[in-house]
Amino acid sequence: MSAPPANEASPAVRSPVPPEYRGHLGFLVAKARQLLSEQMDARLSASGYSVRHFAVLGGLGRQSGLRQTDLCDTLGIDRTTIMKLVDDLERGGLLQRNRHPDDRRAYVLELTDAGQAAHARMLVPILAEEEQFLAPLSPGERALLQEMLLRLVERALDRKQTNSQST
Amino acid sequence: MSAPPANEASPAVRSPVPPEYRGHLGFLVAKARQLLSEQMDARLSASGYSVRHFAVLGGLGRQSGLRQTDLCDTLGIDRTTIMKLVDDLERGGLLQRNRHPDDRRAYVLELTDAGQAAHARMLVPILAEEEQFLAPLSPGERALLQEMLLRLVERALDRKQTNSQST
DNA sequence: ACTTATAATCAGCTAAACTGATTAATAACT
DNA sequence: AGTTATTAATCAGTTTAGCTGATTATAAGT
Repeated sequence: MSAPPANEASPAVRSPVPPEYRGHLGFLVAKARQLLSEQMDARLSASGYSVRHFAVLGGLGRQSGLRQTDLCDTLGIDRTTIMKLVDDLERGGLLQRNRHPDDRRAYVLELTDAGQAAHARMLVPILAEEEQFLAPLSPGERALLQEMLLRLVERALDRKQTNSQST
Repeated sequence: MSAPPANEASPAVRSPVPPEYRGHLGFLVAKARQLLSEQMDARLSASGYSVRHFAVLGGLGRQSGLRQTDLCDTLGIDRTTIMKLVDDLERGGLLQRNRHPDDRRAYVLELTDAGQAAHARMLVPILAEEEQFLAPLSPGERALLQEMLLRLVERALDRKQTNSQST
């Protein structure tokens, strides 16, 4: 660990986030995501899958009937990348590609029993990391943070949608 | 000279946030970052630079004296990628690589006048996007969100640091 | 029927992260 | 001192993810 060069005054108290970035929402959000997914990936490494795989499983968790393109939209991952993720999961026996009854171009992705079990198993380290990450916040703050993020994301998605409609 | 990826060809993004993901912090943070940086890149596209370039300029804004490795640490970008970003900015005349007085292996990155001007110019669309993104929140909520994110990020960085010390 | 659009796939390209090696300078050790 | 180990920046090579364009089969619109 190298000590910061010139303007070092206090003993060991270095603030990890330099003042230039503290006020920048883009930096804070990007850094939060980076740290969170990095830690989640580390915790999932034993499973052989990544957070992205987990996200795909999670999307299929409740109701099946999803196509690959649905996942592209909600996860914001490219179609070709989704293909590879689904390939991985299918190869591992965690999901199946079944033909869509009403549209035979598309697949209906469905979790296998092994897939449901794997998802449940992966949920444990994921929630543990969430818990640790959110530790600095009170329960009320956590709820508020989540609600605010949801509000921001939904609003931004709305805006994007209406923008692309005018094109 | 990597122009920001514009992602204009995305057809209807109709679904808001499906219920499976609404409770997942990882999803919300990842989505927020994705939307925000995507929009910022779009707004910066005219400048020929990306948010990453902007972030480098921003890190050098106040006090110079930064080495390339310092930027790697704070931005979480790989050394070789930082090199290319600095190459771009140097080629554009926005910063200079000067030899570090006390350590002649390292460079001291310093903004040129053109670099300062470019940074100020880029700040306008960046702040405009921040403003639009945060529109759904009240001023009080914005301040709280930012403070909470900072708290989370600093705590996560602390944890990462102490973990790597035990190695 | 004819045209257009769409779901999944494939092949090729670019950007970014990562690895390992190199060079020069510095730090650490004995 | 002299030897070794680290480190900053670079370069070269590999891998992964995103993007583009094309293909095939199906669907929808006129």
